[in-house]
Parts: sequence; C-alpha cells; structure tokens
Amino acid sequence: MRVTSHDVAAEAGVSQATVARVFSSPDKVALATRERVREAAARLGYAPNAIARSLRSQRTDIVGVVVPAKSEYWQDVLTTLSRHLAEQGKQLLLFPFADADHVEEALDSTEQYRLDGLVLASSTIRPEHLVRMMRRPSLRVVAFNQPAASGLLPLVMVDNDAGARDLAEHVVAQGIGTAAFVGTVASASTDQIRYRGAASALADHGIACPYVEAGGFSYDAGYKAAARILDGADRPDAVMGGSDEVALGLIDGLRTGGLDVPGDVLVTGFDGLPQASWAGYDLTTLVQPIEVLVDMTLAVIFDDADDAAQPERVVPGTLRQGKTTRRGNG
Amino acid sequence: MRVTSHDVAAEAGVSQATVARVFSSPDKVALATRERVREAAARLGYAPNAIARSLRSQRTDIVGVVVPAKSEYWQDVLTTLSRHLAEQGKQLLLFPFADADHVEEALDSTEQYRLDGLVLASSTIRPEHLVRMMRRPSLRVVAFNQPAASGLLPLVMVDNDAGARDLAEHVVAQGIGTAAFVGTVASASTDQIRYRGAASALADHGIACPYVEAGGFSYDAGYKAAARILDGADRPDAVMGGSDEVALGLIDGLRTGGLDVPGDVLVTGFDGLPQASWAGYDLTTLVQPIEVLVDMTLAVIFDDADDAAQPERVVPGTLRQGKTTRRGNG
DNA sequence: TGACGGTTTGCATACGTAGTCATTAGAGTG
DNA sequence: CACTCTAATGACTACGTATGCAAACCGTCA
Repeated sequence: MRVTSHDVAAEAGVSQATVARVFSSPDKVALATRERVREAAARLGYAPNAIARSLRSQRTDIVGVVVPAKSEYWQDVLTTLSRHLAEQGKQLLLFPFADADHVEEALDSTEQYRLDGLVLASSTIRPEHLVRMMRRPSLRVVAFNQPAASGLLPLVMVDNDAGARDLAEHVVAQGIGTAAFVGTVASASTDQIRYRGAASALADHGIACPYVEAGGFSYDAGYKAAARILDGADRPDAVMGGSDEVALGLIDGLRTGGLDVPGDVLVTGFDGLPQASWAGYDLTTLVQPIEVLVDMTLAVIFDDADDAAQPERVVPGTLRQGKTTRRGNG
Repeated sequence: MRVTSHDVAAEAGVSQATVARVFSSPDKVALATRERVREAAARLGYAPNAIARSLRSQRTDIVGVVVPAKSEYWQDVLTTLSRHLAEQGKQLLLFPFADADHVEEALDSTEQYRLDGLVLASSTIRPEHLVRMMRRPSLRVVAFNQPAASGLLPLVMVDNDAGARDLAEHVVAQGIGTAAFVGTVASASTDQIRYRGAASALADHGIACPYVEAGGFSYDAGYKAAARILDGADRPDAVMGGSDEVALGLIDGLRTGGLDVPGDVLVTGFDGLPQASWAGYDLTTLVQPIEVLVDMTLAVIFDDADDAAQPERVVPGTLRQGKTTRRGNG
C-alpha cells in the first residue's frame, strides 16, 4: 500500500489539507508545522501522487511530443527538450510514430492525457492532421520545424530558406560550375523550402540545380541516392543534401563510387548533427540553434503571451564550414 | 470545458457507468447500446481521461526509463522501447539525467508517478541507488544492461563477457601480435566486464592487453584517447573500443594521426550502433540484440511470471565483421 | 476586558473514471 | 403462467490531491 497525504497527516498530527499545502504552497504553513510535516513525510517515505494532483489541478506538468520513431535529428531535439523540461520539473511524454500512416494513432493517444502542451515535430505530419489539432481547446500546440503549419498553428523553426541560401552561396564561393540537390522526401515542407532557397541562390549565379529525391530521411537513403548522382550524365561539382543524415550517406556513397569528397565533389548538409562534426566527415552544414528553438517552443507553451501576436518564430541557423567543401585538397 | 463520460452518458441516454464500460470492457455492454454510446462519443469528441483512469485503476500504462541524457546507444534503445510499448497502447516517460550526480533527482521524480514499471538504464547508476530501488513495492524495476545490478534487481543484459571474447578471438584470428583496450569509464560495470573478457581471451593466446580509459562514453572521448595510443611506446596491432561511440572516435583519431585503419591498426567496437555500419567506418563490433533485450525487459514488467525464478536474463550478441578488422587491405 | 485584524488550520468537496452491488429486463423451462 | 437464471444496466463510491470557506488562534490596542 502506498503512502498518501492522509498517512503523513496522521503521523504528523495535522490534517490532510495541511500536508497538501506543505508540498504545494509551503509559505501558507507555519514554519514549525511545515518542518513537522516534512519530517513525518520523510519518515514514511511519502511522495505526492502526480496522478491525483493532475486530476485535481487540471494540469499534468507533462508536455507531449509527436515525433517520428527513427531519426537522428529528432533524437537531438528530444534530448534538448527533455533536458529543458526537467529543469522546470516537468516531464516529456513521447508519442512516436513509425510512418506517416500512423500519425493518426499517435495524435489519438495524445487526447487521453491532459497535457500542458504538445509539440508537433516532423514534417511528415499532414495538413489535415494539423487542422485537427487546431480544435484542441486548452492545449497549447506548437509546430516545431514544420513550415507546413504556417498559418494554422504557432510555429517555431529555423530559417530554412536563408540557411539553404547561405550554403549555396558558400559552395558558389568555392568556385563550382554545376550543382545538384538531393532532397529527403519531396512532399516534406522543409525539403521544399530548402531546395527552393538553394536553387534560387544558385540561379542568381547562373547555376542550375536539379532536384533528386532520396526518398527518405536516413543515411541509407542518401547512400543509395549517391548512385544516381554517379550514374548521371554530367556529374555535379557540388551536391547539397536535404539533411545531414542524407548528406552523410551521400558522402559515403560517393566515396564508395570512387569519388573524392571534397576533391571531386563538394557536399553540404543541413541540421548540424553531432555526427556531421565527426572527423571522418567534417561536413559543411547549417547548424540549427536547437537550444534557442526549444526555448522558444517552451515559451509558447508556458508563457501567457498571446500566440496570436507572434504566431511564427523563425530563427537563423549558423553556417558550419567543414572540409567537405574545402577545395584544392584540405 | 472538456468532454467527460458524463456528457457522453447524457447524450446517449445511458448512465456514466455504461459509457465507462464501453471503453474499458465493451463485451459487457449490449451491442446496440455500445454503438449508440460510440456514436455519441464521436459526436462530442470524447476521449477517456487517462489521468482519472489511472487514479481509479491504480495503473498508468506508463513505463519510466531512467537514462543518460546524451548517448547514441541509449537513443537506440529508447526508440525500440517506445515502439514496443506503443504497440501495447502504453507510453514511455523519460527521466533523463545529465550526469551521475543527477541520478538521485531523476529517481525522485520517478516516485511521483504510479508507473507500471521502471527501466534503469545506464551503467553510471550507482549501487546505492539500485538498492534504494529495491524498496519500491508494487513497482516492477528492471536493470537494463547494467551488470552492477546483479543480485539486486531483475536484470536483462547482453552477454558482455562472451561478446568481448568473441571480438578478441576474431582479432587474434587476423594475426595480431599486440593489442590495447580503450574503455569508456573504468567504474562502469559493463566496461569492466568487457575488458576482462577481452583481456582474458587475448591472454589465452599469450597477448597482453593494457587498459586505457577514454574517460567518457562519447565519440570525443574516443577521439582524444587515440592520441594516447599514438603517443604510446609500442603501438598495438589492434585497439578494442569499450563501445561503438568510443571506437568510432578512435578510428577518426587514429586516422587523423596518420595511421591507416585497418592497414596499420585494427579497431573493434561494442554495441552495434547504426553508425557503426556506415560505409565510412564499417566497424567490426558486437551487435546487441536490442529487440530481444527490450522484449525481455517488458516481459519482466508485464508478465506475471515470478522474477525470483529467473532474476537475470543474459542474451548473446552477434559478431559483426566490418572492414576495420580486415587485414591486408580490404 | 473586549473587539479586531491577521495568520494558521481543518472541513468539505470536486476532479473523471472503474468497479461493486443491486436492480431490472429478458429468455428459457416445467 | 410462475419461476429461475442470465444478461444488461444504473446508483454509488473510492482513488489522492488542492482549494474555497469557515473556524480557531494569537497578538494588539482601546
């Protein structure tokens, strides 16, 4: 049998209400009483029951995240998110989904918990799902790095367009003549924006930029896409990956195909994964300011500011120059 | 105001009890009534309140995991764990901790939730913490890959000793004359067992195996440790990493130092991370059967079998031969 | 001494659900 | 038709907490 506030009350010779107050608003209890209750609680090994507290207070102190089950990038985000929440004494509840077809289920489970907030991560969540999320009263929903949510939900994201342009300008500055963009999944809104940004910047310099779809967000997808670059009629001087994971796969795929990166072809990524900094790759990429993005996300959820005032927060990323774009050997 | 079972009851013209039954034990409700309630619920957008349900039923359908905030290996495990739980309609609640000093806090938060089970991951959780966890009535606690918990808590782990021996035998078969083991953190129980296993197997062939501590579980720790190998008096023919992350760092560190892997020195890892299979590394490692380990972990938590009968479940891993131990060029 | 303001505490209640028990309806049998 | 047995449903309550409200207490001042 578990220890309740009633047990502590009996042990300390006070009422249950007083015990509750000691743990929720200590300043309303006289110092002597407070200490007596604390001691009794320690003696009995009492910890407040978060379930009961939530039922009563209508707050869970839990934030949900709907996120794809497998993805290096999101792992990184989740780590940061849970750390920030833990600092505030709050918890993170995961609602992972295997693929786009299972998003619905994940969102359903979401309804069962009276979450303080919900973060919708992943650009594979479709607009119809987003619209559905708008109809959730008393739940702060935030779209994280999901441009498709623009105009529908409060949105926090990195500046994909500017980032893609920065990367494009950077490779142009290395003196390339031709380029290609290997996207993740063509239907993903981040992918579209990154491609358009890069293509537009390259076009300013008279460089065409064909789009190749890797068909996934993974290393494997990038690795396989490399074969298509190798088989292509004219090999580009630079290949821009739609994400770091894809870019890392691209590098290995190109190298396996006999090309030297960066000797024969430059490669860029997007995201700034830890692995991108590994010496074996040292990828040029756009580093997302994850700490800032997460901070803003939690601000939207917990701050009383009106979302309507600033529905979209777009944060610039940082260009990280690695050796994958360093020409003339490194 | 949120929709409750009472609202649905009124809408459907039945009692609240019947609504509850429709969602928890449908077979106890007549078909016609069941459908009427279901329709009413759909019309009102009702979803059972998991908080209230938990308070009443004394079950949360939530499993907690105490896990280090940053670690590639654990990310992998968490992904699998949450997927398996999701399939059973259960959730995963994370209790991440930054370092060993914050384990206590994480375990404290744990007490607030009436979790169905708790998985203790990470070998940096100290024995005194484990002992404390033994005193948790009505909570199924499982130590995951944490040999130090042996004899204290139900334990599920990969066979570290046999795995390390397999790896050692494998490098010996490649014809090495000298070796070194670069561990993660010397105080971690997995590290100790892996080292002893490897050293013992090597000793059987008359090969000594000095221990070098990387001082962390990360790529960076491995990368830095490589310098110490390079500076050492006699360079070993093979370096065995205490984990894949460390091994990947080692490879890059050694290569940066001018050595060829596997030409000049063989490298092995341990864990079987996705990154270990990346073509740029293609690391020889011991692949943990994570699916099996997770299955067993959940079995301990949810199956009524008596833990006492089989307090420890040790599963063999699989040797993955990559090119980091393929001699005479690859 | 008595009235008054402020602080501290206790009582009672509601959060939304699941399960116990009692009641009713319905089907089957002699 | 009366009776029994099962299936279906409803009334009621407890899970453990937080809080509005009222009561009690303490010190102060007239």
